[in-house]
Amino acid sequence: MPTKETKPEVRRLFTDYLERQGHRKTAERFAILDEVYLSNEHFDVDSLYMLMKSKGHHISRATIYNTIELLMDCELVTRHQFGKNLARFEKSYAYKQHDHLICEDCEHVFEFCDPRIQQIQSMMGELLKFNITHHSLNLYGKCKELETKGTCKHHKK
Amino acid sequence: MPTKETKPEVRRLFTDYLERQGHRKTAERFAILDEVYLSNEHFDVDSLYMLMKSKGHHISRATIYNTIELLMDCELVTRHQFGKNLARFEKSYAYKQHDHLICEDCEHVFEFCDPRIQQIQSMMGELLKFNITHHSLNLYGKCKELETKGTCKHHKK
DNA sequence: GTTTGTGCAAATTTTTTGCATTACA
DNA sequence: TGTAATGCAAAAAATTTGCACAAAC
Repeated sequence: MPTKETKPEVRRLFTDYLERQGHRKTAERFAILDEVYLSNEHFDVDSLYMLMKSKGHHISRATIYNTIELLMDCELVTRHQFGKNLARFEKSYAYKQHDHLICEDCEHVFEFCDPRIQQIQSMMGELLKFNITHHSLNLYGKCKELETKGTCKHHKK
Repeated sequence: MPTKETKPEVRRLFTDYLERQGHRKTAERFAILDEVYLSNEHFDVDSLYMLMKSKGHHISRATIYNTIELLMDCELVTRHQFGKNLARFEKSYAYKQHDHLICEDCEHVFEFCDPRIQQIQSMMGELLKFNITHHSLNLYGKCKELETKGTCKHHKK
């Protein structure tokens, strides 16, 4: 789990990336980086926009989209699609590779890790002559607790 | 590989489903089913709409969305998200479970199958106490041929 | 004859773009 | 000061919805 200590490191990575690419180090970009690294949840652009707005920031959605693009490019943020037509993101620094299990009832997202997925990835790269850069594995289902009791600790309907 | 012989079987499955659910057996629904099972490619709603329009059908996008919903419900069609915010679909009858490898350059989608993914699915279901109904595994990368030669047989730019 | 399903167009939702203004370098 | 980045609002892209009409049952 990344802790608050990682933050100067993350800011440094972003700063270096921006300098390397000849991009400007704007206050907005760092405000967004900070906000993204403050929480451990997956988020979508609109929630982040709303959250930052509620905290008194005056940053447009366009800037958030732009900045997330940069953050993905320097691998500080990862993009996911959990079935809906809404892109979800998460900070990715110091997170070891993991995949997701999505509850189809309460939409809660659990994380897990299995080394076999890396093996499949390398084997398929070999077999199909591909340089595989990344993957996305989502498992979908229902929490057994939810199915039997009709509710679970993550359910909030 | 499903062949043309599967079609009456598929129509039967859809008919039965519609009757079971008390839905009407409209000409539009069967026209869409036929079109979906005519091709082996992944498709999105708009392409299917355009294709059917070009073939002289007079079927609205709303009806296609509606019908695909039904086809997914009776498991004759599967939905995918290959990274973009555009839902892609494919017929799923008589297709054994497979996953996808997406070329980030030409966007060509390859299919593969690895039994380990089923093992991961069951193990994680046990571990996290979930009834996992399905999964989605996408590998992303670049065809080695494309990287070295700058082009490949699937590349069409 | 009911009532569900359809086409159409308008509304929503999510993301992108154009442009005048701001502010980094 | 020159130019990239921002905010805003409009546009685009994908999907959903409301409603009058058509056609299953």
